[in-house]
Amino acid sequence: MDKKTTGKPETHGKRINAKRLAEDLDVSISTISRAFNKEAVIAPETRSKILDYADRLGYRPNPYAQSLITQKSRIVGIIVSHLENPFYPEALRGLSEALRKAGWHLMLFTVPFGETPDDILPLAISYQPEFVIVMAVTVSSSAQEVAERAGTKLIYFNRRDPDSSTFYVICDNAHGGSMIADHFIDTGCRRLAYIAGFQNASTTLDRWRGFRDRCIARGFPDVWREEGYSFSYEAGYRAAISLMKRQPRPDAIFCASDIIALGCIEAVRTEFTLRVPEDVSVAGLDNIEMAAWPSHSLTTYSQPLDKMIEATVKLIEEISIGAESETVAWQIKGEIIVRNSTRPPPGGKGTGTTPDIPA
Amino acid sequence: MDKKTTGKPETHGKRINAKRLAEDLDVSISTISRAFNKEAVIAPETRSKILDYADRLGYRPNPYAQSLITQKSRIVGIIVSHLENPFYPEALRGLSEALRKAGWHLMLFTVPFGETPDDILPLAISYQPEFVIVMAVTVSSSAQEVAERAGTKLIYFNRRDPDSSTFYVICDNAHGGSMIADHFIDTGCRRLAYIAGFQNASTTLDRWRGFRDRCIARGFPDVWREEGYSFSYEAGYRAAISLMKRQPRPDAIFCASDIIALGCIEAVRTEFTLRVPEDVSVAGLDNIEMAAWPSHSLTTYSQPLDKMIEATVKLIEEISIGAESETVAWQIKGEIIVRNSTRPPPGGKGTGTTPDIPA
DNA sequence: TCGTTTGCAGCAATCGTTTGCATTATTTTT
DNA sequence: AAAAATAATGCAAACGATTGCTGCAAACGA
Repeated sequence: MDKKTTGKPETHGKRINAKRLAEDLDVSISTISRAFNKEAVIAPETRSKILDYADRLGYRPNPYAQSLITQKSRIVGIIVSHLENPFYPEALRGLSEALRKAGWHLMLFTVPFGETPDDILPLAISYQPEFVIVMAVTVSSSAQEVAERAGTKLIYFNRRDPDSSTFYVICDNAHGGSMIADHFIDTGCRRLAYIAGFQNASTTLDRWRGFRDRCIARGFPDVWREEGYSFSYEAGYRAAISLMKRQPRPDAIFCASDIIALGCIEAVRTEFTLRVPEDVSVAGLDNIEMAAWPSHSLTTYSQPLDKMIEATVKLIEEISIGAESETVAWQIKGEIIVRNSTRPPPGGKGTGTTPDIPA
Repeated sequence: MDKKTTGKPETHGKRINAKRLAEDLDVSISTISRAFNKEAVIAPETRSKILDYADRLGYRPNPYAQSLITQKSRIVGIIVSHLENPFYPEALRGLSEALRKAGWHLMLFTVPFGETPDDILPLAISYQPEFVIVMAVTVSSSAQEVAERAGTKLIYFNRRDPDSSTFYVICDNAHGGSMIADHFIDTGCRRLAYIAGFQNASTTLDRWRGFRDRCIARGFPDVWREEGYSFSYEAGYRAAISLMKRQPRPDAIFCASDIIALGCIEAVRTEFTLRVPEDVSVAGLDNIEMAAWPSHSLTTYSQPLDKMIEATVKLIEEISIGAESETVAWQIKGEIIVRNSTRPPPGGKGTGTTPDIPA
């Protein structure tokens, strides 16, 4: 690169703003503004003249001034509590990209250990985002009220709150539970168990409900339930230990999330030197990337992340333009992904679906 | 909760702003402003009167107006390219919390597959954050210039750029490489190999340099290097396969990151039915949480994440208050964490450090 | 030719703060 | 008691945009 011999317009020392452009181009500030606004009426040649010059100067309209006058920030806050569960980074990445494409900026708030999303909400609201997505399992019902007072819309991602009318986007967790139940029973498992996550999380409840109801419906009313108290590897590890100590032992365990399932499998193998799936079938729910790794090859029910993200962005866009969206809640079905952590069907041969070995 | 019978001050329908408070309390807008500014001179009783009332009304100074007038946003942008590598969620979480404690807001930008951080930078800059942290391995040297033009300071996290004077915070990767080399050699490994990540990432290079130089220094000049082309499980899996096909086989593999190492171990076990560490020692670098899982029990060199984060925040704070920090770069040593993916020392017994089995 | 429509651009008010300076009230000094 | 110093508050000019309304040409129709 040459040493700055490009015939750049003089900087005057002044900061570049609309006024500066206006003076240089001999138009009014309004016209500058209109050049950047797609909808505004302005002569095409004036617009391009302005945009070209703006480009040369590296000018962009000041977002703070814009937010101030329009009362819109194009900012979405997101509160995430458990980034250590790989599902959340995956969701976060997807949301981030989708929102960016739709012209939104994403402000991130993580929930420190020992605090709740409710503690963080006031902070998240303080920057006056138009929306706050709560991607966390436990939120109190009063959150909605807090947000409302600040003029911020709340959206729950991967959780629902029966007590409030907050928008939410989730996968059909009960359906997931029932699909896993079917799979267990179809493959000959008879002593069925469930490892729960956070006790009062809607995901824990719905997955349990779907699983248990289906088991009962198919004639296996004695479903064990072991508390994990959190959605984590350690939770799965611990819960599996106490579950496997029972007599008789369960021969199929449905875990409230993939990461729990991985901990569960590990405990079964290390602590009891039993085999998965020969001695125990283990299934999760999420379909995180790791589930496909050969070492885990976890049977699971996939969260339809892409669709959930799409729905979230759609929701935001609709509310944003004032269309009081009739759909305030999205519940989307996923699908069962059969891998090698559950026994093959009686007559069938080996793997059910793709083994997902890296190419 | 009662049905809104709390004696709230009337809303007037008007939006609540400093003017509203000023009128209600019969003071000037300036005084309102000063009540919220720690440094400002104001009578203590006036301040508390204002703050109390503001609390009742739920008033908070408008951040956009503040940013507009002060020319400071208290926003830090962060560009992350590989959230699928668990190291980054961990780092992201830490940075998020530390920055929040220091009073900064974090704006997140993920880099979509197929794009580079450079493509995202203009967008990240468009919201005029005071700083942008680039937590990505590959950035062009021109990024610095782009940011500077917008008045934004760039900080590299976990990468350095020899060609530019950008601030950076990294761990002592070369030291990490050399520690692993020592460990391999001390435990009797002789046929040493390295699996690289992104080819031109500083992390790939520095880790390789430290490892190879140490091997050479200790009398093992023939160190193999296999390209992984990325920091991922799949990369490790693939690279391990071609590495293990060589004759003679390596008996120790240092992987440029933990996630590569996990893929590597898996390939060694599944594709060659060899044992780790009996047949091959495998070590990584990062010390992600998963490395401690019993199923992996990965020997690794820890990135001193807490210290790196602390340094980053310190850097930001210093630059922010105008103190032209003399330390423009931080390189922090980590430590080797010996687990069970590498052979035990000749005379020693079993595990070196804690096995990290979940409690 | 003249009145009317149409297309563009400018004026000026507005968003909600911060902050240097002026002003007033209070206390201290002489 | 008057003068001087100090403390607390108010005034008003920014910051950098958006947008309803007005004004002015040029184009149009009769």
